[in-house]
Amino acid sequence: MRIVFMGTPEFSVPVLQSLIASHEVVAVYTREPKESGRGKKVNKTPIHLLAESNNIEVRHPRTLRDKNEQDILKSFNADVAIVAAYGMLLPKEVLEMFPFGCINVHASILPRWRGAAPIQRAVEAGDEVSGISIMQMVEALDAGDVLGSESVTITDKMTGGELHDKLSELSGDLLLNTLKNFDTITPIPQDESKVLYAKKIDKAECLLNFSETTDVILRKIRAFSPYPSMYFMYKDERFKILEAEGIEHCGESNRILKSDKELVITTKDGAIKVLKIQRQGKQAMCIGDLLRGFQFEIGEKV
RNA sequence: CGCGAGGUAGAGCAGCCCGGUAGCUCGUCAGGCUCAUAACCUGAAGGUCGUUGGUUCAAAUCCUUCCCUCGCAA
Repeated sequence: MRIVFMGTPEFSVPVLQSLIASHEVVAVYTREPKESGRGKKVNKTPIHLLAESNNIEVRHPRTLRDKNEQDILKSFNADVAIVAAYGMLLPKEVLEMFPFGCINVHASILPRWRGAAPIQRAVEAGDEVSGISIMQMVEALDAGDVLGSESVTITDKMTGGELHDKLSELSGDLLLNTLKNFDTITPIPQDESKVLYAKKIDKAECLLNFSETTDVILRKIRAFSPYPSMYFMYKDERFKILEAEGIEHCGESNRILKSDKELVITTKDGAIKVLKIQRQGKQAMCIGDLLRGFQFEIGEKV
């Protein structure tokens, strides 16, 4: 098939790679390069770089509502547009432009977790299952009929980052299969009564609140590890917790309980033992390493 | 030139403000103690203090070049 691909972050890279390997990708749409990273460097998106290295035409319009852009898009004469974490909503004109329409790869089992951060929200909520859904796009956000899906078990220790990578790897094959069997697939409408939205992650929610229960805290740490990471402040320094486990304890919350060979911080209903930590300005490291040269004061409030 | 922190033995850190050729915790190696040990004791090895140039009698410490890492912000 002649395909126009639309995507932006690391997540969609394996999808595009799969498409390049088995189809004719005639153009790639991504978000425009923007100032990001330290300094004020203008960085191209991961998808942009991949497309360039495969000599595929890259376009990064600010909007697809523009008539000229729509004409250009149409001129590629593609059979279908594959969208994976593009980061922009497609107007009706685009959705109806291709013979096979626009097909989206979404990182959840729809209708659960429509929206921006399905992977992290699934881990945060304590879901036991996550997955990839392929759907026919419609005007409403992530509301189209499902063409195919594949689930993944979220294990006890799995972090958001690990689930992200796993789903990302899966999506290529699932998409190729879906495209191959497109004619015989019966689209399944989503059950509107089970819709749940995965709201965008706000930096403010990444500041740890040790007044919450151990369970909630551990889930958030796992969900947001390694990015953006839950953190706490200690003497004006930021410490990201990348990995932790719960332990039994009775007593006041928000306190540093131990800081010799391990770091233990009390919560509402117990305590957590920090296993992997990243001090501001430093690389992530095992807690033992940090404590060899850095001491937290016992009893200090965090 | 977006803001900021940092690069010191295998690891994590201190020392830098108030210049005088390096220290802590741990690891490693050797020996000792012990029924035994991630315990304890003794000893040892291991560092061009990121790189360049400068100031000085003397620089990890002050000034400068470049490289790298990381936090914020996007």
